[in-house]
Amino acid sequence: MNAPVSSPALTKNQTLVFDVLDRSEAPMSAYTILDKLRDHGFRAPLQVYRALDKLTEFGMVHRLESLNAFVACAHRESSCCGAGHGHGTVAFAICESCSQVMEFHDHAVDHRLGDWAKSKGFKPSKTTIEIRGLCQTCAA
Amino acid sequence: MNAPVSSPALTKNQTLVFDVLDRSEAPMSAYTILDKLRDHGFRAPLQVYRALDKLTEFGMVHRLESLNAFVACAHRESSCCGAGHGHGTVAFAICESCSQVMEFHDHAVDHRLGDWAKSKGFKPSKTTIEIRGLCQTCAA
DNA sequence: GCAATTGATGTAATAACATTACATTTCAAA
DNA sequence: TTTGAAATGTAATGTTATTACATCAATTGC
Repeated sequence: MNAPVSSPALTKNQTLVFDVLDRSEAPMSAYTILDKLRDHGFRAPLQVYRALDKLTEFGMVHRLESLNAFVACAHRESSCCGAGHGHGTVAFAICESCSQVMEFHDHAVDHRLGDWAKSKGFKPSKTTIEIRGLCQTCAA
Repeated sequence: MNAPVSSPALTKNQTLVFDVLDRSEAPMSAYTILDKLRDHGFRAPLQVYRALDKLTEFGMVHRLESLNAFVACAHRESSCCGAGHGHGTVAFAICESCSQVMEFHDHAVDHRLGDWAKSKGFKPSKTTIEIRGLCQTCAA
């Protein structure tokens, strides 16, 4: 047991895309990723989008909706709330100055939004929480 | 007193764009709005984007980041938390079947995210909360 | 072994969303 | 009445994402 929850062996393209994202300090757009991978034979956006779709499905990559960009999941195997990836809603704090992204969970927030949904009969499929602003360093 | 908090008289284009959004059941993209306003002399996307920028600034329109689309603010003058627009973070529940959007506040969520930010020294400027899923009717 | 199916890939073209740059107009305040 | 700020008009371009279709590779069932 304790095998990766939802990360089957990655294909070549998925590995390339994940590695680029994982090594990046900042979120990257699909086209920026494409440019980084031209040397590895990537020629078209679809190659990137397809890999991103799968990686997102596996929970290894997150899409930042307010940026139209992507980040590698910051949670390593088996974090706080259950084994590995596949946890509840993830929230992001995005620094508009240095582009650093902090990823976090908040059970209370999850729970509260869940309660709201339940009270309205709304069935959530995906929840986005993104805080834009200035990180401690940049705000100083 | 009790004058609108942040809604100076709208210009012609702002009024046209707001009216289209306000009458719509569903969120609209900038280009959809443009098409609706061709009869009124709109020719270019920028006319729409400029109006949307101002309306968003006034708090009369919200951008749905996960849809790249816009909705008129559902809160009428002087809602629960302070006078009119200009309240805290607004959250959205977006039905992926019928496109209906529910707008709501949750002080507890606001507060919780605010506390997280404070604990990290992060200074929020704008917070996005969007729940995608199925509304009660469509989930049935 | 070998068709049949399924998932991944390659490529081109196009669609959808958004901004830059620059010229012109409007209108209220000095 | 000038003048300065905001709004507008228009064209061109930049950025993000998808559709369509052909090919390739691995697995499965026979």
